[in-house]
Amino acid sequence: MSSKPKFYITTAIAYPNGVPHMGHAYEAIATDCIARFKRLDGYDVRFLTGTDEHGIKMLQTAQKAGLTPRELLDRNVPRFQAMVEAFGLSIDDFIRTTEERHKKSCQAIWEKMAANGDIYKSTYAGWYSVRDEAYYAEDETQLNADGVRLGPQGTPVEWVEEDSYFFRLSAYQQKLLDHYAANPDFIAPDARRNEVVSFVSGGLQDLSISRTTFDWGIPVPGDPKHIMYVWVDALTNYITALGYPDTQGELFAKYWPADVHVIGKDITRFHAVYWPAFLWSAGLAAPQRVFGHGFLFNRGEKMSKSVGNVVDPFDLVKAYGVDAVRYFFLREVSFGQDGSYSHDAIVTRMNADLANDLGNLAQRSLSMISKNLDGVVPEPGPLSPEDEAILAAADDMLAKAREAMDVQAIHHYLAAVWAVVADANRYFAAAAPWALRKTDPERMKTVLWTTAEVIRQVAILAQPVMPESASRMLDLLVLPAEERDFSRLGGAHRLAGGIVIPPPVGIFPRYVEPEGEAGPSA
RNA sequence: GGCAGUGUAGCUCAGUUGGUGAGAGCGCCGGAUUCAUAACCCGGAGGUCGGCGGUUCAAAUCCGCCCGCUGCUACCA
Repeated sequence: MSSKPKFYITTAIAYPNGVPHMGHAYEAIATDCIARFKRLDGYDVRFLTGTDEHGIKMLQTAQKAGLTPRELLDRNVPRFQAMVEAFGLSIDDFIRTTEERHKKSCQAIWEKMAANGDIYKSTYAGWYSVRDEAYYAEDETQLNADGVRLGPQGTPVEWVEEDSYFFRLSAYQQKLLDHYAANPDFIAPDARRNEVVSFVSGGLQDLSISRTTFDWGIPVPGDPKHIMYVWVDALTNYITALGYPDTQGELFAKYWPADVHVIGKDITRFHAVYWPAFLWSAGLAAPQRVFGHGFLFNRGEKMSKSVGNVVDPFDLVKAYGVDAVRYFFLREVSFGQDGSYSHDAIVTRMNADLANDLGNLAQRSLSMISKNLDGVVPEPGPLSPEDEAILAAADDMLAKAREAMDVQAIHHYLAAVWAVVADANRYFAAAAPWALRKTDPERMKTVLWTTAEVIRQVAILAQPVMPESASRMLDLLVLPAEERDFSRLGGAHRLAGGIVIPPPVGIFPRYVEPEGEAGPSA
């Protein structure tokens, strides 16, 4: 048994009635960065993602394409799984809601909620479109000139009442409000929490949680004419993946409740209201935190097929490289707020932060060790106040990074690290080791060692964002694999002198515009 | 309509509980340098801190009003 503290983190499961877009990739990258950070910081991490494969829309999309839902899944889900590879996502499990384990899990939580008296049968009434096989809210419909009420797809709707099971959500209003008050960090960022609190304060109605008008879903136990509707099915994935209903099993016992559900801000309510209520009803604990991230805009415009600015995330990786794409989105966008991206913005970040600042710093300092010291990392002499200052700044990064990551402020963590990179460039220029080569070679050695030590710590801390590039940078320092976690940060494990390092190779090349192209997002 | 946010240099944004001359990155102009990925380093230009009116010895930072933008206001997710 590990004595490490556990950390369970999830993305929302993606709805694969289409192919992945940058929003899916963004959520996954951010969650992966947090997962990797926690692993390096000594946590026993479990990181889950997956696909939400049931529901009316899957059915409709499949029908339009002349496919069965299963065939549609076979076509689309591999694209989401490929995204895991393409973006270097360090997941421990990929859940699909059509799996047998999920059916068992959903039926189990249903029975628990029913046993607790929170599920009852009644009728669900609303404007129903036979052609769309979907219900619409009153304000989504309108009367045409002939007095016929139409749904948003322009199809006629009729008032229908069908049998449905309901979840007694109304019974949980006060408990939810109390929970929000007692756990101010339960919903983040603050704007999202305010919205949820406001919503719940306004009163909660019971929730219709089954349908009989289509069958692409998980059957309700004991009443197979009904399938579970949307959220009972979708949210339960987070515990299915831990082996639910086996709450005594190793996974569930260790990892539940989840530490963070990373989700898009649009589904905050379902995670912050329905989900805890379902869990409590089933006798389980609520997750520690629900974090609603923002949306991405392509050059300030919402991505849409009609505007023609939908960017294939795989194309971005091809154009800029996976690490540059990861870095860009996590550094440029304040995590939790909406963000914007463009070819120019990505190139600017790549060149300024990665090539010019970090890449060039490593290249210029390590190449001096290579050329002037036969590649032998020097032992430092007496440290000057300038050396002490830059080392102190480097030693201080971990505390700042942790403080930021405790609240999922990924951009703050990266800003703190890159502030030290900027400091290190100033330090290096001021110390001018190339001039010391002739005037004071011993002092030059100390400057080069100090710089290499800062690079060591920066590269270790860069691993969660850019796993590939950061490890190649650590390879340049010949740092053993077991010396690359955060326990090696700070002053207790300085870079050892005397080892031979290879001539440096560029880790972060400048982005040069290909002939005749302006990039995939332009 | 109600509730909640937000409006700071060309662009993207920091600015704790009101108090040394309002900051960063990118962009722009100039300088220095050549160890380095034409990179790094130094300096500079540029802002009525949305508008008006208050509180205060003192407000980007508090209060009121106005203008603009955004989100939420349940069963599409």
